Amino acid sequence: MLPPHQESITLDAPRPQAHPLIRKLESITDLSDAERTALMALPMRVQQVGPDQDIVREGDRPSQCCLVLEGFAARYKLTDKGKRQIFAFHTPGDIPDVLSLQLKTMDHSLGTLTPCRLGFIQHEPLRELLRQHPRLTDVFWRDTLIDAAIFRQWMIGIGRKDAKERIAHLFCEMVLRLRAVGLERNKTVPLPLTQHEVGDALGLSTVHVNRMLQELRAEGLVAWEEKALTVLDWEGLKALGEFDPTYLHQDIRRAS
Amino acid sequence: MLPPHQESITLDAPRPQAHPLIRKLESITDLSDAERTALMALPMRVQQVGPDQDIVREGDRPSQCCLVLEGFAARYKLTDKGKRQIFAFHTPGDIPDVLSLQLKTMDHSLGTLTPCRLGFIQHEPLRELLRQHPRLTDVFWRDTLIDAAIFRQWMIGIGRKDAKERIAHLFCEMVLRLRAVGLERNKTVPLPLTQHEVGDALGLSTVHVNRMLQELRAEGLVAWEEKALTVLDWEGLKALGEFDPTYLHQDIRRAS
DNA sequence: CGCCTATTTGATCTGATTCAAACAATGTGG
DNA sequence: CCACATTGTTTGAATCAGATCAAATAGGCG
Repeated sequence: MLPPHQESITLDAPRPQAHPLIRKLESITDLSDAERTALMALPMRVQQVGPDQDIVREGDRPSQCCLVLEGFAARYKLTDKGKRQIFAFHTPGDIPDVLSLQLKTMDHSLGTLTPCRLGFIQHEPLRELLRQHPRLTDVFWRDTLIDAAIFRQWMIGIGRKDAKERIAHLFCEMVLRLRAVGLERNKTVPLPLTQHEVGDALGLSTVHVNRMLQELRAEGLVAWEEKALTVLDWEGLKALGEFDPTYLHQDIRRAS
Repeated sequence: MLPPHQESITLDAPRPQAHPLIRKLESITDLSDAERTALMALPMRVQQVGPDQDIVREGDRPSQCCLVLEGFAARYKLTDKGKRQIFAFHTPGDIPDVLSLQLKTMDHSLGTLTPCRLGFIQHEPLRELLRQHPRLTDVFWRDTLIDAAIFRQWMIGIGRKDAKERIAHLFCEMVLRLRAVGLERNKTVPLPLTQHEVGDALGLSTVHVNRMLQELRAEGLVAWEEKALTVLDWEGLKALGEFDPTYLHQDIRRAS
């Protein structure tokens, strides 16, 4: 038997080229071989993009969708008074702007947070794929529903929880989501966000995020260094954030 | 030419039995005759329900969806500490729990606010309908996307706007949504909510909602009496709430 | 009339913001 | 290799929007 850190090294080895989109979709549903194959065959223009770049802006009428292959992106909107509300953090496997397939005009913007590798997929071939595989429409619809469930959960936080609870809840969510796409190593997930960005997501000022983080650390719940989040006390964090994972609907019995 | 109030009287006459669901869907997309017919043919159990009754609860695994025919309903969730966050107000034509078609377990509850006439539709016939008319799946998906857009807009409010702005924005939204399903008469829409419910939706205390409403009234922006909301200064209300209707995606050129 | 629910008012308290500035880490060009 | 700019984090103090607590008023209705 190898010592623990050895095991983790084998885990560190890159997975057998799992297409991030497939990995993501399989975290919320089952796919047939035919569906997997068809998804892999989608024509996609891959592009490397720097940090803090807008991909689509409010008011745009895109003719393509964007698949996150690597890196973190966010959807957001700016207030007239210049305040920013981040609605969602997006990680590899997500298509943050699927909605452009059904809604002509973007009602918010999408931008990178870190450098990202992005895959751009034209609407037309994607629509054709969904026509050929109606069950995949259900899968994307399902994904949209989960997306909305996450919004609802954030709303509870912003509307009815205090700052520390919100942050704890966000951490729980990000761990589960990143674990689902295979990015967790030893209770640690990549979380390359600034405190400012967390504040913009949770409706808090940077200063207050900072102070609450210090308390979370002092209470031994988490460590967040080097753009990576380590959960030290999962039960404690869950309890503090009142986290119940039902809303992520990851109810798939995975081969693991 | 008839005087203005006479015209409005003709508008007051009940519309030619428009099925609320069809009316709602046509406010966000076009339907073919075949699709309309198929929708009307859906088997539906109609039931009258009193106010403040739960229809489905968090944790339930429904085998049917609920269509609001008359009255107001809301989706909500309770905090461990007993606080309530309302996510959405639902009006005639809405199917607040379509999500149960794709997600087994309810992650929140749905209840009536006023007495309601509800239509219950079993999942199976609905699924069959969508198989027969794949374009209708797109329509429901589109509706889910708009639902999510409304959540995002509420998030901006709760996270980044002050109390008065939030209320103003909510009022603008409700006017447009109720107008879209034909419930507006002379700048007035039914809005049978309590101040408490508005507070639970916007993350505010009842007391504060009350005070801000007084200011909105004093500024001559709205009147809200007898469970009906009258907008006295649309431009002013829009400006205060920073309301931009794009997110409702009612971009249908209507015969009106 | 009396009960219940909703709205309103008043006084007080507090979580979080704002403003301001120091500090740390990283990167850049000379 | 260092001065310097840049971006993110941390600390402190003052302030405020909105919560909370408590109680009065106003409607509806059996």
